[in-house]
Amino acid sequence: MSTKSAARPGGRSARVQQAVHEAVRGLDGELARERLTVPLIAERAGVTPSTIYRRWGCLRELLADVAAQRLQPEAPLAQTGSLAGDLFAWTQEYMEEMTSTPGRQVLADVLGSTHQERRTRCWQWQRDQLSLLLERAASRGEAPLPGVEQLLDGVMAPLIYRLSYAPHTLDEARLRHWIRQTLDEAVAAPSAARGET
Amino acid sequence: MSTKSAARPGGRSARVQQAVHEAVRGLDGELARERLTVPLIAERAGVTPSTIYRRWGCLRELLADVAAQRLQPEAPLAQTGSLAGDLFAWTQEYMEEMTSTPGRQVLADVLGSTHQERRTRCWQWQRDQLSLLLERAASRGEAPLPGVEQLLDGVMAPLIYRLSYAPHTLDEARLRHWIRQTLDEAVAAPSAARGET
DNA sequence: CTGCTAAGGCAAATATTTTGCGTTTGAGGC
DNA sequence: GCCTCAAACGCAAAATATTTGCCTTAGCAG
Repeated sequence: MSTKSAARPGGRSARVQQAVHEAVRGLDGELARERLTVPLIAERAGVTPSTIYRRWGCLRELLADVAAQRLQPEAPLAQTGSLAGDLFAWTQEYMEEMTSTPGRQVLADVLGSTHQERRTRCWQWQRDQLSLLLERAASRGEAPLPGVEQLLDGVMAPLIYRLSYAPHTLDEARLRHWIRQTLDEAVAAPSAARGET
Repeated sequence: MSTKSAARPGGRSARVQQAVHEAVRGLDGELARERLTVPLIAERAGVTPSTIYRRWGCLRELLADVAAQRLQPEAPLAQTGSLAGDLFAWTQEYMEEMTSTPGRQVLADVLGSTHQERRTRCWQWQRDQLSLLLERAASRGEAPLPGVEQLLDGVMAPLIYRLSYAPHTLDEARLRHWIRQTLDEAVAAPSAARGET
């Protein structure tokens, strides 16, 4: 579709997309955000502005597209030997990255997109990561385990909520608190009780 | 400062601000979001575009300014007789309002602002509302009560998180679940145990 | 190799944002 | 009430950004 990653993999489309994304990432680091313009990006990427406008619509959507890719997990997830440890390692890194000024910008860019679909995709990635951690824990024989939804609501939600609205209130202690609390709940009320995925 | 509500209350500044805000609210309902432009708003408000640019900087910030006011609580909060009931009444109305397309737009507009300060202010309002509900519960003699932070993390966070990323997963049952769970936690671990405000 | 279509280039036409400068407004001193 | 002063606005020109029509190119399919 419109802003899909690659209409024809390996073709010109893909090359243009990559050049533009790279130009954005490059320029974003070099100059203040308000100086970032489509014509500027186009020049750096070696394309004409109209190409960008036709594919992405506007600067906002282009930035959201680039930012969304940055939210995509690439690191293979640490294996600490326990669900609590894995969770902490992952969310802590996430927090670290997103409390930085550029990190918050990434979050804001994604939220700034008009397309709900894009945000939902990011959410899905987070969900998948958590599922993976749960699977690993299950295969290690850990029990009882919380459901994915419990982890989303109990750990990710407070984290993202505070990142967006009150980043200065975040610290590792809170993170640990949310994780411990969510895991404790799972002990008190086995996850099978609610029909989670 | 720059986008402050009223530099000179009652003066021309205030009149212009009101006219512009009204123009935004009016036009926002009449045409598609992508057709909303500064010159259009200026015309409707009876001012010149440059006035808007000088005061708000850009469309994005103007929209954020208007949206932030909509997030400000105006309804005096229902009094149902119990903390659980008050919480549900308030959050349910909030959810109802924000799951609508225009409501989500309001949230997105606020998140789209460059000024962290604006978002923090919105968060502070939510915090104040919750504090008020807690005070009332306390004066009714309800105990044990959760802390404000518990309510923020346990109820508001999942609500806002899902509103932003996965609004289709929201429903009243979840809301009730979060509220019940958070209140139950307060029973299990008295709030005084953690040094919350 | 040939035809076909999606995507890109180019440049003209529009629309927007920015800026300099003169004018108005309203607060405060007298 | 009158005067002074600075902030905020209006206006219009200049600078930028965005949109659009038309033509060219690239790459897939037969």
